[in-house]
Amino acid sequence: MPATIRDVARASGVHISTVSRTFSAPHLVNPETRSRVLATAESLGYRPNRAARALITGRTHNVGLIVADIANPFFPPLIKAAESQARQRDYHVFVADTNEDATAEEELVLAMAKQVDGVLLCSPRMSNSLIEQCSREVPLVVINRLVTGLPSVVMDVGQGARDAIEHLAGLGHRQIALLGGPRGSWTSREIRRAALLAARAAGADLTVLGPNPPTEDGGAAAADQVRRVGCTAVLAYNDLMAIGLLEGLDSLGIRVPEEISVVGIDDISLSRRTRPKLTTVATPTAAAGRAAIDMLLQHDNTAPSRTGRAAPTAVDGRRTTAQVTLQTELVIRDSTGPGPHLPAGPTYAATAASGPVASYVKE
Amino acid sequence: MPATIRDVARASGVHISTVSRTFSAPHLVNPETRSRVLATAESLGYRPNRAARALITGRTHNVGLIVADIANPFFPPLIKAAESQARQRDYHVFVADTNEDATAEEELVLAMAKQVDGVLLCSPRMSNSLIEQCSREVPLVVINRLVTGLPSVVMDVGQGARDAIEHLAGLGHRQIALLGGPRGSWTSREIRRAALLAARAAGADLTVLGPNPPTEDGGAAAADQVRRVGCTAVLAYNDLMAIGLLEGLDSLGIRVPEEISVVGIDDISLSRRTRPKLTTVATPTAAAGRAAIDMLLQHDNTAPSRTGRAAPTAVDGRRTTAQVTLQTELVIRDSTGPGPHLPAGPTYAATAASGPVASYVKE
DNA sequence: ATGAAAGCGCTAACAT
DNA sequence: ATGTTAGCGCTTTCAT
Repeated sequence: MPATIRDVARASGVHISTVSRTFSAPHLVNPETRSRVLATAESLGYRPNRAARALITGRTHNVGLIVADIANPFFPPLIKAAESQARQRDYHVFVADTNEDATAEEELVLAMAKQVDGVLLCSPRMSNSLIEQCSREVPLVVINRLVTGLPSVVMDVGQGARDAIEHLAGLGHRQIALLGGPRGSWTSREIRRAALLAARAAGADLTVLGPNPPTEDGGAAAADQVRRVGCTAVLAYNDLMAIGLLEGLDSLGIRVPEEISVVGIDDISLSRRTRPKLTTVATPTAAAGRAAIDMLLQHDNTAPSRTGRAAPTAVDGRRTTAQVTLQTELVIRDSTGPGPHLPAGPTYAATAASGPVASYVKE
Repeated sequence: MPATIRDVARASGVHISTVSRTFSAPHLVNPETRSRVLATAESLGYRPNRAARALITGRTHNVGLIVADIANPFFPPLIKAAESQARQRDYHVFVADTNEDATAEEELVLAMAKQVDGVLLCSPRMSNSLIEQCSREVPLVVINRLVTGLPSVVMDVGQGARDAIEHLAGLGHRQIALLGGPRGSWTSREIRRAALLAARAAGADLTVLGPNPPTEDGGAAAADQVRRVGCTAVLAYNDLMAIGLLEGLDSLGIRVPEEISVVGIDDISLSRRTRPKLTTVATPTAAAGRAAIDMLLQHDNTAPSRTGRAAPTAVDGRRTTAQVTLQTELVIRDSTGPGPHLPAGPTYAATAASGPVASYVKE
């Protein structure tokens, strides 16, 4: 049904190569011919078939973006940032959701492989070796994970976890629980590693709980566990779990932060609207999306040669696989307060070592 | 770099068509040959190029899904439902976000056109004629809009708006405001039409406000307007705006529902967690996602013929463009209460005509 | 400035 | 059961 290049050629009395040029190299065709071709193309409703074009040029002008869970509010800012950055460079972004499923992840990369010029793999759950394998099918930039040999952009959640633990320890907490994230998550391992170290340095005990699904339900389900281990503070894998935990503790009649302090990670917009407002580690998600697109597209000026070989990644032909680390920042709100070892009260808390502590009685 | 069908053919000493058959029609090839081909393919890391395959089969086994705003929590359930329904039929879903921009919308449909077998256009903002034009490029199913001649699935927001207005009127409200949605939104027009009718029937005044962006900020920005028009109840285009309005009213010192009642539409999960909890019209988003995929893929058994012509949509060759309407349901929570014409108090409210009114003082 | 011809990676008649 | 041939819609040498 849709018109092809041949239809246009026939209708305007020129060879198909002229029609082709009219669209991909207009300056090479006589202005008169060009406008004639354009006119017939218009009247026939002709649009170049991008897939066919890609088959020969090797460039689709699309990039794929694979996320673990589109319903997790952590992702949309990253997706939007990637989209707008891509659009500026005349690329389109196709997003896919894996439902936290490593198998779906690989399948999706492979399905996208030949329809995009590269894919952004965000918070992948599959193994490193599988990721490397995928990277032979299509250029990959990994977000929220470090894979040697592959370009990646990570947020420094290790530093964030450290800051969170120190904040908690500064408030006098000595029994802290870590609500672990999903298996296969680099971020989860990183948080755990850093939290363990920081806790030891601060002379606090850190109990690792989970793994639970990184959702509100997962967090809510952990409330009972949290109570049983007898901790006075919890660091959660992400805000969603922290918020679920807040609710779980609430229905258990446990007050936050008076009895238990809670810290999340991500600073999703929702965390500003819980009661109490959530203390959390802000991750620069939009910046991550932009950076990832930039890394993927940094060589789109160098079109791939006729041989189908990818353009060299650097002038000297060596692969430069940059790894970008973005800073995180602890934002202290109302879900953290003095632990049992310190006298309660805003006065003391306000002078705690880890910086200003938001008033946890207000609102 | 990636191996092609020819590489495999050469390496395993057969013709390329045998390799092709090994992957697309295994039963037609000798088991021995097949396993030999499979082995070399494996060792070469060969994967069929889906784009090239699609060029000739006319089937990509991908479907596109275009939404207005991925950050709006209304969409993820729909997206996930569509994905899982598609996966069952061995299809992948590529999502794209238009940022509420009609231009981006068209661009995206066209960009996807040849890389997918069809696209789900969700809450489109472009004109009907543009949509029809797009539908000549690629099979379309429209969600949240009625376009004559095109298959569509809509949620009955008209009924929902009616229910909401009647609920409000039953509580004694006579001055009601409607917080309008974005231009170009069919849902927005539909709500407006139904609300106007229902208000007149109930003897209430309905003032239409907006349009504002369908976001929390958009809702918050309307708080002042709402106060000025002197209404006692507001129906918002969606939950996001309603929630923003809740916050806006709060910072203006206006109590909900004592001074003003607020009703949203969508029943996103967040609406259960505001204070007061939001009364809203629940829309069956997951069902809509599934239904849309089913409509798009109902003929995927009939492969397109060699001529490139699409398979007829029905046995008799006539296009059957079904329009599915899904029911909505008013869920009454705590953001609506008695209006000025009725004596205040839970006792009376509990006996109001429109059904049970949740206790609006609790929590 | 335009046409002719080859070919991107693959599938689908049609032979054999 | 396998090979041959043509061609999907397009771009890109190479001629003219």
